[in-house]
Amino acid sequence: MSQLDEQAFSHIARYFQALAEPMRLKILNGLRDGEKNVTELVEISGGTQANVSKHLALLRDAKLIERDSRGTKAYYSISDQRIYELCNLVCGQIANQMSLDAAANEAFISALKIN
Amino acid sequence: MSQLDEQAFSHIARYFQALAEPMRLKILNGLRDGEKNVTELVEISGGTQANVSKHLALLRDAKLIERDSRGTKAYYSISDQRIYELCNLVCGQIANQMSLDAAANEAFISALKIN
DNA sequence: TTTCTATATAACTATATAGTAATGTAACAT
DNA sequence: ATGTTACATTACTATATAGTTATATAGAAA
Repeated sequence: MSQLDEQAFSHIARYFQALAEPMRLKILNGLRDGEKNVTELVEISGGTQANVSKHLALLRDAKLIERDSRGTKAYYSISDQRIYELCNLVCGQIANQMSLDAAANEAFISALKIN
Repeated sequence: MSQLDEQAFSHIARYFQALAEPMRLKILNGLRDGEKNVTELVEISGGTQANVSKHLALLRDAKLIERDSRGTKAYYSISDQRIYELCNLVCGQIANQMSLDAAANEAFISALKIN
């Protein structure tokens, strides 16, 4: 396995890692319909301000979101809408795996559709 | 945010978590062209037997792979080929983000295309 | 049986990171 | 200048997990 391959796998892994946290998925879901400032994201996510700020910094590091500072507020937005394609693919696979009764399954699938 | 949403985000996060490790991506990549036994995966991945076994158990828990025991060997295979769609989506986004010179960029993109 | 091979697991260490509490900082308002 | 609001950061704790070493188990072969 070449050095480049090693690097490539690490890159991909880091990208998935950024998506591997419920709070971060909530934040990304909150940004689905456009930019929001930190206070709004705190309300939506139900997290604390400090924790949301930390997750936002991490998501920004991973280049999943962008920051726009306006006045005393900081507006965050999704860098690449294809993130939601990823999530929906995963949702499809998870829904596939689940063996719930029909009603529960339908509810779960629609809950999984985060975009 | 409903209880179901919380559960949904956790499910999705756990799925991404399984993909968020270079060694596991190597293993999945090794399974791209069909089932392989543990010894083969150890060789391909360059990991130790114990470590590869642990990652295989985790991937199996996440229902990304399946195990078929034949004689003294254990053959693993991908449960859902759509995993590679996920990886390619990520690869596309990472390649997009990278600002390398043309040659390096091309090499990296092709290295990223793990299927 | 004994032995060998293939795989799994347990115990351990080291590292990463999620969450919290407290503090820092920058822009705006008064 | 002072206060206030919005956000970021630091220091800390707790937990999860990657990797290693050593051991367990199970099937095949002798």
